[in-house]
Amino acid sequence: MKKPEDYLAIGDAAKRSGVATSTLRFYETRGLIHSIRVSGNHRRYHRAMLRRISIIRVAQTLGFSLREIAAALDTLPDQRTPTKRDWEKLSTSWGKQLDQRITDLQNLRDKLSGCIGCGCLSLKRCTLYNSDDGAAGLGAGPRYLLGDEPWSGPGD
Amino acid sequence: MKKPEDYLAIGDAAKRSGVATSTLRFYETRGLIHSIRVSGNHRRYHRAMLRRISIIRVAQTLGFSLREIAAALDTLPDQRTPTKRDWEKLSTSWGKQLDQRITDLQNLRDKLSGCIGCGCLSLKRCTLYNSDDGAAGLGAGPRYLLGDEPWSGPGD
DNA sequence: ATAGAAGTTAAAGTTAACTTTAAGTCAAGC
DNA sequence: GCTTGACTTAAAGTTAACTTTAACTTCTAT
Repeated sequence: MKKPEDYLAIGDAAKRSGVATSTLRFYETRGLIHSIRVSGNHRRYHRAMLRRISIIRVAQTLGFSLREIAAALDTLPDQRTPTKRDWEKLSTSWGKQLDQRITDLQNLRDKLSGCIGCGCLSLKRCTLYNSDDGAAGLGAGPRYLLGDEPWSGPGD
Repeated sequence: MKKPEDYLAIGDAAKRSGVATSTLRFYETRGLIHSIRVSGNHRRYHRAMLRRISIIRVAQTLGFSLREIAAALDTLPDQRTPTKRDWEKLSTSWGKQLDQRITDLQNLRDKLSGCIGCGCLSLKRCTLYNSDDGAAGLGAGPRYLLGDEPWSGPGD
């Protein structure tokens, strides 16, 4: 069942998946993908990994972190090529999360609209200030650092 | 016009704005805010800075990077409290960018929907694979590193 | 006058997602 | 037999947005 032709060297896997070899090694340290070793300690990736790699990349485009992706992939079989059903479950779940992010952004957008004309940046009760929705974290950079200190309001 | 009461020590500015003193110093190195120095080399922030700091925080919630925020703030007066008109211009521009991000996300969502049932992760021409829309960069982490290598397709 | 709170700077640490570099191993072709 | 190309690991570098630490200095109140 598992013929040698089913396995790719890291360089070939890189070419076929479109990601750098260093990235593949990195993904492996993060448990996102797996390999077997052959003589000389060289890695060999099963062809099924190619699809796994593709899924990872798609998920990143959708805005998920590697940590989240790893968690999602843990629900998939490692060595078996994910079935249509597997992918359906994953993508449905991701779709819901995407919807949530869109909703969050729209809420923020509404709040901003309400604030555009009013000059309310001077007000203590500006909805934008006191909004604690999950929308923070959508931008770039490490959001986990933000909000460490409780936000006591602008006081102006 | 500029009375001493108009100036705050860094600790007071931190308390009133809700951000840590270290953050204020950091923002200053990035040119986001400014201060004057009094005896003993201590910083003093003009009260107008409080509003500037608030704007920075709001913009971050909206998902903008400090670099983008700095650029936007450069269109504002430094020492003068931003007027309602100033804020209107800023927030309008930010609103448009928010709209764009929402649109991008929705496009992505549509593509995902189209792919949920079809099992197309196995296809070379899956729209999700070959989507090069600006939606990448909405997630966490440094997206500038992604896409360095041209994406030659999954090949599976 | 002196303790303690608050300030100052420079440098290093943190997280994510990788890349780059250094130094060495292996296999294949000529 | 030897060069070349592909591989391996471990460690350090990169960016963003801060925080933490170290080593001092200064202000404030008693």
